[in-house]
Amino acid sequence: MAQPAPRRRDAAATREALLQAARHLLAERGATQTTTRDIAAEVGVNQALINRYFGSKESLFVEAVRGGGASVSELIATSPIEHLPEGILREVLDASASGRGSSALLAGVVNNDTITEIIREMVEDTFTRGLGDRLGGDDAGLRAELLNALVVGIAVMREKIGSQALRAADFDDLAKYVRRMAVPLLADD
Amino acid sequence: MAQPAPRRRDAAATREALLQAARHLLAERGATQTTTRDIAAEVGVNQALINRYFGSKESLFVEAVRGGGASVSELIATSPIEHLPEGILREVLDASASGRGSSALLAGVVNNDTITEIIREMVEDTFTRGLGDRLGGDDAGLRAELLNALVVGIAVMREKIGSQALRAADFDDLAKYVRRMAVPLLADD
DNA sequence: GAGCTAAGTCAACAGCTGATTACATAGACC
DNA sequence: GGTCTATGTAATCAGCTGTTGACTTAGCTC
Repeated sequence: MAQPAPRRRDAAATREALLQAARHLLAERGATQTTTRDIAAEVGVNQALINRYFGSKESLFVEAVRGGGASVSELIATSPIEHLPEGILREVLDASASGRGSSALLAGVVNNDTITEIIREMVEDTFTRGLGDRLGGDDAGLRAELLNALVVGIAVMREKIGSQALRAADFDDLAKYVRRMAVPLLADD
Repeated sequence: MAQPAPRRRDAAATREALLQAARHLLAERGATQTTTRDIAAEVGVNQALINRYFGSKESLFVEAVRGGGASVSELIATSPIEHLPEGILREVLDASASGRGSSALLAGVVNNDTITEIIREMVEDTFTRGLGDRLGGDDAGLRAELLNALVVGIAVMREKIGSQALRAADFDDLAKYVRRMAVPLLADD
């Protein structure tokens, strides 16, 4: 991967590189199928550094997951509500394609109690409360979580299972249907 | 299937019990976090029987996954289209709650190439073609896969992540919103 | 350039996992 | 009752995994 700092020894840069590799492999394979040796190899360092810098493999994953999801959260706070379905879809699919960790993508991958709990908290902050408060009306939290579930389902079926039509569709087509499905959620009646 | 006499030695019954335990643990923990010893312990037999009856752990999982999904497929073929969103949702959530393997639930759990490929084929048969043909119109396959994605996303967020509002909602509330979201998919304009 | 500290490597560990082999026995058949 | 085979167990193997501690070395300070 790209090594921005040309310095041979740079603890901060190495730490960050390990986090990025962890996010990438976590999204691609999941926690249990990613070994510390895999992560270290992607960065080009020795696996022992993971324990030196993070204490354990799980702590590395926890920190890697905590770093994700911020962009969706910001989008929900700032974007006009009618643009949210398309915006969230784009953000999640982009995060998935570029290998960045996203709570939505990880949802389909993780089977670790600690990481699952972190994702649950992030979803609650971002959707149940964050989007729910903006939506208002009956079942605001439920409606917000349903929008999240739709986008998560699309990401999982595209990236993990490889559903044909979902993969073949270009983004605008996909966004068109997502907008239509989301309309009943955005209305607060 | 009929469970005959409580014989102490019954290869067919033992084989079936191993398949059931495999489906249960596969849905609960995923493939990599389920060991042959776990599966055998749930049945109460020695782990060596897995290799005797199925050749390998992976072959057991493949056979276990192939057995699931039939009920959704039948539903799609026989139920009136307007009842499908609620029906599929119920079927997937029931399968998830009872620990039966369902392609939708497994989608959130599996990180094994062979199993993923089987699920992809099942989704294609059941939704892309099965439901797509019934829907007709533009993007029929895509619209069918989007309904699947919605239900999969709901199942994953409920069972794997534990999203609060999705778990707290009773089925009728959930079904109400799913129906509303699915309306734009069922129409063929 | 000598010395020190942080950054990184190396080798080995203990535990777990899937698989294999040799062995034990229930239960049908004669 | 004796025998034979399918059914099941126990012990073990080889490979992988996360973690650890001892060692090496780059690069700054004086």
